[in-house]
Amino acid sequence: MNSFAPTEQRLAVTCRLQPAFPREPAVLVRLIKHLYKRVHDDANALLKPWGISHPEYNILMMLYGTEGYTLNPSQLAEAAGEKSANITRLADSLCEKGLIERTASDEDRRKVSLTLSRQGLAMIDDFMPAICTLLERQTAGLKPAETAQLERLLKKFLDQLERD
Amino acid sequence: MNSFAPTEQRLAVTCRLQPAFPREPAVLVRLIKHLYKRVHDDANALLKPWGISHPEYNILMMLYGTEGYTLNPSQLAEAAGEKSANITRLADSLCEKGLIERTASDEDRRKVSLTLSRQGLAMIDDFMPAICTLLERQTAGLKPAETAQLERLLKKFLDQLERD
DNA sequence: TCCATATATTTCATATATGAAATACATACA
DNA sequence: TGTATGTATTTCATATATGAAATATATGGA
Repeated sequence: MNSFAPTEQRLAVTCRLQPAFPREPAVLVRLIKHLYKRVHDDANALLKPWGISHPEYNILMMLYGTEGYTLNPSQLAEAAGEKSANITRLADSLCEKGLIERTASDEDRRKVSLTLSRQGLAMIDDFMPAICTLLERQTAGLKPAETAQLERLLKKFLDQLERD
Repeated sequence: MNSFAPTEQRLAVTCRLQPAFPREPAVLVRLIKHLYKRVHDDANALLKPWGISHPEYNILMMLYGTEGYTLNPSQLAEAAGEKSANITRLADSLCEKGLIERTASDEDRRKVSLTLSRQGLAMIDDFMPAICTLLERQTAGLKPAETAQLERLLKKFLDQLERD
């Protein structure tokens, strides 16, 4: 019996009381929320010794996965799934810690470039083993075929959410 | 091409730079985050006319799905996926709006009962059609078999996250 | 009874995130 | 050129969420 069972039970009651209430979508949405909270909390706990949060980690990793380790705030907002006002704040925090650098773009002077610093790179190398272990453990219960299937279905779900 | 493609591309780069970095778990975790943000934002936008947030909605619905429309804060924390300190705040807000009532338990005087009020019930009936429409639309891209499969896999994923 | 320990909830200071307005620059075109 | 419109980012006030400590009650022995 997992932590989701009581939630599921309550959704079943709702379906009885409200015949139009669609069980499957409601269950999926609630599962997504439970999963997100858990993943978020676990990552925050793991990263605490490095003094960064999960959203800050995501920003570092999106820069890391980019040619030249550089992105604009707006690209970062999309890649990391954050609002642009939040990117400003997170970037401020990462700058103060010396993990990224903020420079003005000269092709387009409205734009700003956020670049991983030497220290940021070093920190990624440092926490990478722990991150890899966490990620492996989080999906240890799924067979490779299941993982692939789950990825496919989640993408399809996201596609639908983003339609209009 | 959806909003997730750039993120996925960056994870692929990370896999090249860090051979130990496990692609599949990282992609799943990132997908969960993107999905959650979207679902959360959409629900907040839909509920705005009723003056409640997505977390507040979740609390109302968990009470609605319970015998006697009543739960303790700690049960609510688990059901709604919120921390208990947050339940206090959300319950305060819902009380002020007259949607729930807070009463002391007399079997165990540490406990508090949160009960859906007549007004809370009426509000649920009022927003229910819009919520049903949103939920249907969110999963319109998935076939019934896919939805069922997705539910199964997400539960398995959550089970694993909650192990240890 | 008394005490140690555990559970339920709240408080409070602080951290995190948001929308809307403000700022600055770019682009198109009359 | 001048002006309207669009895009990129930040600012700021406010909303939302958290951890850790505080409060109150319960429970199980010694």
